[in-house]
Amino acid sequence: MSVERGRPRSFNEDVVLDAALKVFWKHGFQSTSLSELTKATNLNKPSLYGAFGDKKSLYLKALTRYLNLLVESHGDELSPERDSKEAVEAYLTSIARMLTNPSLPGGCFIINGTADIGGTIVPGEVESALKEALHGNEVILAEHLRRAKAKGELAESADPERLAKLFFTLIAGLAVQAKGGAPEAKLNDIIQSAMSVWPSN
Amino acid sequence: MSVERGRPRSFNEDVVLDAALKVFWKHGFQSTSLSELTKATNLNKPSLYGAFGDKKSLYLKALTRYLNLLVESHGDELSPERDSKEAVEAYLTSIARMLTNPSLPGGCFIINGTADIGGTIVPGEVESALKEALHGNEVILAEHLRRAKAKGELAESADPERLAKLFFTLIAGLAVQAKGGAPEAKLNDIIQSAMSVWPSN
DNA sequence: TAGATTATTTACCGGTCGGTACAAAAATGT
DNA sequence: ACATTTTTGTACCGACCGGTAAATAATCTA
Repeated sequence: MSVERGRPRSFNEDVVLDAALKVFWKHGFQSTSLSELTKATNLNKPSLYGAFGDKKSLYLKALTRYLNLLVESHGDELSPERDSKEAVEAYLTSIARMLTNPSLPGGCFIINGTADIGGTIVPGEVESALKEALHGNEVILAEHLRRAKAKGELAESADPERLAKLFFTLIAGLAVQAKGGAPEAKLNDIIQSAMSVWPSN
Repeated sequence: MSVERGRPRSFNEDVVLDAALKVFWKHGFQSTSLSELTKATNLNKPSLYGAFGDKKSLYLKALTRYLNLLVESHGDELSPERDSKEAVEAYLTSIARMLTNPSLPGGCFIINGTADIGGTIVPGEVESALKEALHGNEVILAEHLRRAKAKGELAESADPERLAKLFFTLIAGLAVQAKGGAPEAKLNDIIQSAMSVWPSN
């Protein structure tokens, strides 16, 4: 249990990670250059490498930070206490607000990143991490919908997994719309019409 | 009206454009290198530049070729003769097949490209061309739905423009799912559940 | 104070980027 | 045959890429 030795870091790791996250969020893995990262973080390359490893490692750390951010921002909306349908609508609305928040890079980090994969350029670890993150969101929605069915707030005939896939596809589409310049109001309008898929008893 | 002079081209422009389209489709504008393009087209750089201009011009020409391909592939599905709801379902199914066609680069050229925009890296012309292409698809859907309403195959209370936005958002989401590895069957499953948003009379 | 340890800075590495100058090659016209 | 026009291949440009070696600076222990 000794105190840390050597020269102390001149930066807060989370602050740097947030800055790196925003750059990757905006440009994706491949199109983000180290010089952009050093400019955004006010660190030079050896410091970045020393603290976070290479570009791929930094991206993966930024991704997990983004996942935490998602839970912080929208996690409460799917709380089991409230009405299930209202919860989903609030969840989607909360996501729409983030997707179009002008102080954020625009769209969804994961969904932006998913569009980049497939070539030989993006490392396999990045690709699989993104796919896992996509799947994770579907799982969260499916859990919520299973609870909804158990509470009787979803029709007996409804298939929670099926419906979760649909809602998640909608989220992905909203993210694309946001990236394409759609304002928050348009996304909310789409969400309103989409809620008609909810099979009530 | 004279015959063309000078050394004739050793390649067919459309064949080359198709090859370039596939590379851009797979990697996006920024992540596609000229060396990949020369390899895929079997042309060297001066030939590419002479025939199509710089990378940005080539990308824009590939984009218009992709738009033509879309019309060829799915245009007939929204024909006014058939039942409107079935037409939309067939349209979505046809798109789902393309999105997952293993002999194509995966996903949708336009939607993949949309995820890349926003930074200073992608030229403004590319960004606006992509946004316009996105909007064009919404317009086509809206026209179909207006016809559907006129034919009495869509509820009087329905708003064609609103519904078009929703269906297009769904398409964008399907494209992301495809890029994330979802098989055609999963996309068709999602389409099936999504058709419940159709407001019949 | 001296040595150990870690972080920062500068400068650099080979490689690739988008783009082009130049000349050889292949077709045309007269 | 010969000049003209256009395409092709080679070889190259400056700039930037991701990543690192080496020296310096800041803090610890002893």
